[in-house]
Amino acid sequence: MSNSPTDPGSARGGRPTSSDVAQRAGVSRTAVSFAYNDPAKISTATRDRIMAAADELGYTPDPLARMLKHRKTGTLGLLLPQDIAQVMQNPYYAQFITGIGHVCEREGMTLLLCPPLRNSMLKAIPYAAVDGFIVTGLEADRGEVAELRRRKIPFVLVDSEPVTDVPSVEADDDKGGYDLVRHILELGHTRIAFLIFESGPDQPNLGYRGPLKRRFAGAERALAEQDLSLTSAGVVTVEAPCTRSGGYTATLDLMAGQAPPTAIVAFSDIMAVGALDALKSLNLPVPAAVSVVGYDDQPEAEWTQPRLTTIRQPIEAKGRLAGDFLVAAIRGESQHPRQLLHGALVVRDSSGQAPPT
Amino acid sequence: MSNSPTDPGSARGGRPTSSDVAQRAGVSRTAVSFAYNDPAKISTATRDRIMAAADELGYTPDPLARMLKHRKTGTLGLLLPQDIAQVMQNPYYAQFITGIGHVCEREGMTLLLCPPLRNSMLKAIPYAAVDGFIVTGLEADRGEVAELRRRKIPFVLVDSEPVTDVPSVEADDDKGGYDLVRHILELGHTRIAFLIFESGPDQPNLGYRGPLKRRFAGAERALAEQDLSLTSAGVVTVEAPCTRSGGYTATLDLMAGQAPPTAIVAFSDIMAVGALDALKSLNLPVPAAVSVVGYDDQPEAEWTQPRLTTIRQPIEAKGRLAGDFLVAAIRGESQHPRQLLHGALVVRDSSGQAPPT
DNA sequence: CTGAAAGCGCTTACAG
DNA sequence: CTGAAAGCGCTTACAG
Repeated sequence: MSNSPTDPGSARGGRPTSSDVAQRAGVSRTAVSFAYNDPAKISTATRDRIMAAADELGYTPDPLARMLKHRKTGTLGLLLPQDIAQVMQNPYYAQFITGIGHVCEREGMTLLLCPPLRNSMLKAIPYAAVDGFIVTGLEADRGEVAELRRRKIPFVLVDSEPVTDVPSVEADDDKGGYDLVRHILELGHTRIAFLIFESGPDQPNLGYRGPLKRRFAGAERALAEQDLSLTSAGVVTVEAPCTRSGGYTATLDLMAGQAPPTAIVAFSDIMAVGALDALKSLNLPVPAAVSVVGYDDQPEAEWTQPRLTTIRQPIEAKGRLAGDFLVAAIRGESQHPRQLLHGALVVRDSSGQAPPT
Repeated sequence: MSNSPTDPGSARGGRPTSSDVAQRAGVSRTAVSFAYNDPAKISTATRDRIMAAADELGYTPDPLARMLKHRKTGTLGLLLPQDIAQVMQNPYYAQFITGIGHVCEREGMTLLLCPPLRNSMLKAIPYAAVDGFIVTGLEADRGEVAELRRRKIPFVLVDSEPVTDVPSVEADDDKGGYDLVRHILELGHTRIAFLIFESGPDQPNLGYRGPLKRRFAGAERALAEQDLSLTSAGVVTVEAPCTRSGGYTATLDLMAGQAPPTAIVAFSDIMAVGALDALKSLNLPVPAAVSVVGYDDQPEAEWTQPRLTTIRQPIEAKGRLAGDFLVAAIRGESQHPRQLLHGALVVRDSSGQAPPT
C-alpha cells in the first residue's frame, strides 16, 4: 500500500532503504550504493548530497542484504555442545574462545555463539548466518558432521577422533592421560581416584567420548603396565560437575569412604583445585597424605597451595589454529589441514610419594 | 552463463538453491518453501519428493535469505569495548555473558560477539546482522549510542550513566565504592592504596569513566567524611592489568615503597586475589598487617586464604536483565525499562583493624 | 493442493 | 559520472 511505485517506502514505519535516500537526494539507488562502497565512481558533490540525505533519514545499508548479495557474512560460527551459560562457566572454553578471538581480530570478523536449539546441535546449524563453523566436542561420526558435509559449508573439527577429509585440530589426550597416570604410578600410588567432569545431558550413557575417552585410554595403558586397570580394587572413578565446588564435594565423599585414595587424578584443573580445597578442610596434607593432579594447566594451577601438577594443554593455541584453519577453508585455500597439539606433564608440588601403608 | 533460464543453477559450483530442488522434484519453488515452512499446505507425497530431492542435492534453505525476508535474525548482538580475546580473559564478562546466555536459551537465539572493527566500536555496528544490541562499557553521550539511536535499532545500555530514553541496566557503583571505603576507614586505616584496572587503549586519558568513575566518586565521599581525599598523603592509586598477576605485581611495587599502605582497595576481585598472593610471598599477614578488599564477589572470593571482603555485584543478573530488556525492545513491548542493581558489602576475613602505628 | 509473481534491500556489470 | 536492469535466495499473499 504505502509501497506503491510512487512512494518507495519513505512513509513506512520501518527503517529507510537506499531507495528512500536516492529519492531524497535525487539520484539512483546505484549512486547511493556507490557512495558507500565505491565513492570514486561518483562526484564529490553527489556523494555529499547522498550522505546528507542518509543522515537526515537515519539510513545505513542493511547488513543482511549486503551479506546476501556478497555471499559472505564476515562471521565465524562456534557450534557449541551446551548452552552459552554453561560454556561461559567453563574456563576451558573461555581460553578456547580467546584463541578464536585473536583470529577474529586479525580478520576483522565477528564470532557467533551457536548453542543447541531445543537441545539439538543439529537444529542450530541451519539458522546460523556464518561463513563457516568451528565444531567442538563432537565425534566425526555424528549426524551434525554429516549435515555440515552435506551442506558443503566450511567447518573444522576440534577434539574429535582423527579424521582425514576435514580440517581438524586435535590434542594428544591419550598421551596426556598416560603421562599423568604413569607419573602417579611411579610415585607408588595404587589407591587412585579419577575425578572426571560429567558428560552432559546431551549424550547420556554413551560411555565416555571425545577427549575424556582418550584420556582414559591412555590411563588404562599406564595402569596395565602395572597390572592394574580401571576396575582394579582401589581404583575408582567419580563424576562431578566441572567446577571447583564439584571437585570439592566429590573429594569430600571420596575421603569419607573406607580405604580412601592416596592419589586423585582430576581430568580438569578446576576440579583439582576443588579437591585441594577439600583436603585442606580435612587437614590432609598434600602431597604427604594425598597427591592431586589436574589437567589443562589453567593459570590457577600455578597459584594453588601447593602448586598443581598437571598436563599442560595449549588450549588457546587450539582455538587460534581452529580459527586459522576455518578462515583458510572459507577462502578455499587449504585442503584438509590437520594439527595434533602436544601436551606436557608439568610436575609441581601437589604430587609426591605414596604414603607408606 | 551457467545461470541461463534453462539451467537455474544446478550446474554451478555453489550450493543448491530452492530452484534446483524444485526442478529436480518437478514442483515450483513455492512448494519447496512450503515443504520446510508449512508442510500442511502440500500433500505428503509432494513433500516426500521434495525432501528426497533436497537430500540428494544437499540443500538447506539459506539462512541469510530467510532472515532478509523475515526481517529478523534470531540473534542478539553484544557490542564489546575490547577484542574478544581480552574480554574472554575477564571473568566479569564471562559472568555477564552467562546471564545473556540464559536469555538466549529461553528464546532460542544465538549471540553475536561484536568486537571493535579496526579499533572502532562505531565501525562494528553496521556489519552486525542482529535484531538488537547490548552495549556495555559506554557512556550514553558516545557517538556509538547516537548512531544506534539514529538507526532506530533496538539496544540496551549496560553500566552507562543513567539515561531515561533508552532501556538500561545500571549498578549502584557509587554506593559500592562508598561502602567499601567506609568499611576500610572504620577499621582505622589511613594509608590506603586503590588498585584499579587499566582503562584500555580505546579511551586514553579521558579520566575515569563508567563504573570506575562512579566507584571513585563513592570512595571520595567516604574519604571526605574523614577529611581525606584521593590526593591526601598516604592515599595512592595504581593502575594495572585486570588480572591476577596484574594485582600481584602492582602490590609488590606498592609494598616496596616507603610508608606502604595498610589497606589495599582493589576494584576487581581478581586483582585483589593477586594482591593476596603478593602479600603472602612477602610474609605479610592479612589482615593483621595489611587489609585487602575486592569488588564483584566472584566465586574465587570465597575460596581465597583468607576469604575476601568484597562488594557483591549481581553480574549474571545484569546480563540476564540486559537480555530480557533487549528481547522486549525487539518485540516492541516495552518502552524504556530501567533497572538499578544493588550491590552489597560482604565482610569476610581479609579486612581488619589497621595495625597500630 | 499448486504455481506465477512480487518483494525483502542491497550490489554490480552494462550501457549510456 | 550516472541510471535501468538483473540478481543474491528466499517467502508469501494471491489466483487458480
